[in-house]
Amino acid sequence: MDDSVIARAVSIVRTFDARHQVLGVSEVARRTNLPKATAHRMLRELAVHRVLERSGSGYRLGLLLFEVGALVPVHHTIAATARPVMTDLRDTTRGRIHLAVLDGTEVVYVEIVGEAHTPIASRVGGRLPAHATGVGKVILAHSGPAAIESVIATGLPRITARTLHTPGALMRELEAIRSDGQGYDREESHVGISCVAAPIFGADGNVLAGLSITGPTRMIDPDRMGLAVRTAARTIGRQVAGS
Amino acid sequence: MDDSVIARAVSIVRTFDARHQVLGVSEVARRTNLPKATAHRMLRELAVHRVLERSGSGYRLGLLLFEVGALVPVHHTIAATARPVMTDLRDTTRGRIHLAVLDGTEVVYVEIVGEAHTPIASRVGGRLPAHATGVGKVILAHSGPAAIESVIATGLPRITARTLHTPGALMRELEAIRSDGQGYDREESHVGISCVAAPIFGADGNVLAGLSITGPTRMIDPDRMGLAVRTAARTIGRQVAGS
DNA sequence: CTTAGGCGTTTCACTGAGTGGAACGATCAG
DNA sequence: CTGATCGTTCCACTCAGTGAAACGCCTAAG
Repeated sequence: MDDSVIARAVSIVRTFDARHQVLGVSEVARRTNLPKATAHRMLRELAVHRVLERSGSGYRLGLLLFEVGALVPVHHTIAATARPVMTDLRDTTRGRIHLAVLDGTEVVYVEIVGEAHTPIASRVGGRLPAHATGVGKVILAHSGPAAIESVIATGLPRITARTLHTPGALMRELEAIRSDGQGYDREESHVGISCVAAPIFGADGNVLAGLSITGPTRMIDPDRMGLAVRTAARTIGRQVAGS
Repeated sequence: MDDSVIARAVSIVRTFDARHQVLGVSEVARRTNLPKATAHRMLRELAVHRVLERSGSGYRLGLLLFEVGALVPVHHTIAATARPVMTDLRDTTRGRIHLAVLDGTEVVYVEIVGEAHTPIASRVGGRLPAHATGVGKVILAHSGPAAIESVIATGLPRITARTLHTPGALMRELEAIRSDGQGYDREESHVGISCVAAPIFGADGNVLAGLSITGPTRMIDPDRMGLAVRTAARTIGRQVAGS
């Protein structure tokens, strides 16, 4: 483990998640493998600086992170620009619209518009393996070889029985996406949930993000929805480039 | 200045804002008053840990902050719960709907639904002095004496010519809000922009947040809009309590 | 072309910021 | 009552972090 103060502070902050919003000193110490006295002292200091805040007998993520998080460029500019178009797409398709970027071998959901169709839903700021998602695959299809190789080298674990889990299958899928101009998730990241996705290109012609219409499999019709998601993606790309 | 590593790291992170999204080593050093070598080393380490990322010849806020920011309880739970009701309120009133919490002497905008009516608009994660905003005043009206005294002790600077700037005027306004059940911003935070606001109470009966319908002064009618914003606030409070 | 200024980056002797084992009091469950 | 766990505090110790100085590169002005 990296022992610098910054590494430890980051490790502490990352210990909080959707299911553990409030944590006490001892639990943080356990989850970060830090001595309890160190965890205690750092928690207190992070609270002084509003990175964390006291909540009952424990700590939780603080307002400063929310304020700073809202300024992160990927959200501050791309998502804000995309939101109206995503809302339009949600209105016409009744799907749940996702905007995601690739980070390493995973996609991070930058903005989501529309109702969740399952109890365990995607979340803004959440992550999934790129190879198992429609948005991830459309981004990979238009990314350089390094990104694809990194994903393959990291492994292609199955999320569901339908997840593409061999390099060959993934490469063929990426080739089909490049040919079709759109991609799909056929229950590869969540049983019963499918999507049709399109890449968003930046002003420099590089792929910037992925946009998808997601919903229960029976309501996702690629033939009907493909042009809509591709058009919306182009619109978003043009607006982001102009901003 | 506080010299701890955590304080310095936080200072660096807070140096980025909406108008300075990408900053180089020397500029960060200047703005934080840190020696250039220290700034350089910390920027690099913050980038290693994804708190920041390289962008061209500079640095910008990184994806980790966006991911963590999305988990901050105030946004993760209250805003997510409130968004559908805020959308409804936006649809019926055509106003810009704000949800804000009090932090110290300022309000932080937790969620905003609807179009901005001015080029320089409120922003999710942004802040304004509580005494100059409708949402801030409705929260203060239902807060304990400590919060009100802190605001008065900090000073009541004018944002516009109409901002309440004396303790007496503020106290009378808070009393009127308690009596009316709703509050207003009559061009006190932004010339030409007004709002009608209502408090959102938590399950424990304490004020949790403020909700407002905002827009150009000529379209904000407290008589017509008061019950709508109060009803929406009650709905949100009940939903947050049940989640 | 030359010079000056500013940038990002690196080095290393120095020291005090940060550390963590140990102890303590409070609380809870058996 | 006993044992386990929690959050909190103390303090001797040491090495993580520091910043002045230097460097090469780039740009703008004269």
